[in-house]
Amino acid sequence: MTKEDWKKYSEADSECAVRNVLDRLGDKWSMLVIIVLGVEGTLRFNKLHSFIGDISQKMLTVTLKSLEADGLITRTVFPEIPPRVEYALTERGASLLPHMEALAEWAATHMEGIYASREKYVRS
Amino acid sequence: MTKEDWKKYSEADSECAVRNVLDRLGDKWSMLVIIVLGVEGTLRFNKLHSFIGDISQKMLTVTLKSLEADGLITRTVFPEIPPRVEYALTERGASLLPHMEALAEWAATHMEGIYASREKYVRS
DNA sequence: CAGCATCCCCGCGGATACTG
DNA sequence: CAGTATCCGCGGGGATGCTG
Repeated sequence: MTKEDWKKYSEADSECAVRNVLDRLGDKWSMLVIIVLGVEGTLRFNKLHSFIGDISQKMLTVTLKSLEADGLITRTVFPEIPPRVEYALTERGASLLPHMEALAEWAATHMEGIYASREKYVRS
Repeated sequence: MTKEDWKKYSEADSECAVRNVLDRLGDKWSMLVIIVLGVEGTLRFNKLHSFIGDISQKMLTVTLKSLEADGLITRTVFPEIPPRVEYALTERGASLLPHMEALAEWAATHMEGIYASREKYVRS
């Protein structure tokens, strides 16, 4: 990233790549769903729900719809009774995984120091 | 990331690295501030404000305080009149830059496809 | 110049109940 | 099983005004 590109990252239009990715993945659950699907592979709704645990049914539905709309996951309905719906990463979704892992590793590496900083900050 | 590590990424405790990083950087402005400081180098308050443009003064202050508390940026006050305050990335903050750039590049690469997917999705 | 204080709105997301 | 529909509280964040 060069200085000449800064407009791409700080202007408030739809061309700002960072804002776009943040608006899409910065919500409470999107990245987590992508990671779980990436690690576990194809999962059906309730399985996904139990893996994440503390997400509400509503938000899981909303998140999945949004990711599907963006072409990051696929939703496959099997016309059976009881119904079965399977979710899986698309190639585009899978291409995000390395970045998610990198961020997670960064967080794991620096979490301790960040906590220490914050405590010192609070006390001062 | 192995399957054995999934708990790190989907459990709702403070050990979840992904949730931690998202809670800290997933807000509306943190990543943008880090990127601008990374690209432009040390900046004072109003300069930062004008670079980002559409951030409110309040949110810039709040964001800077949070990043400072986490040890991602430094805040240097020069005891002059009128006052001068300079912000710069710490080493820890700078270590985030490559990941931010990677995400931005991912977004730039896939934005067009994502928009196309979403339009098709809306129409169906 | 670099903020802090206050007011206030709106939309994210949880809880609950219902359906094909 | 895999959702929809509805209600509602909370807090993120904008606008405005004031200060050392």
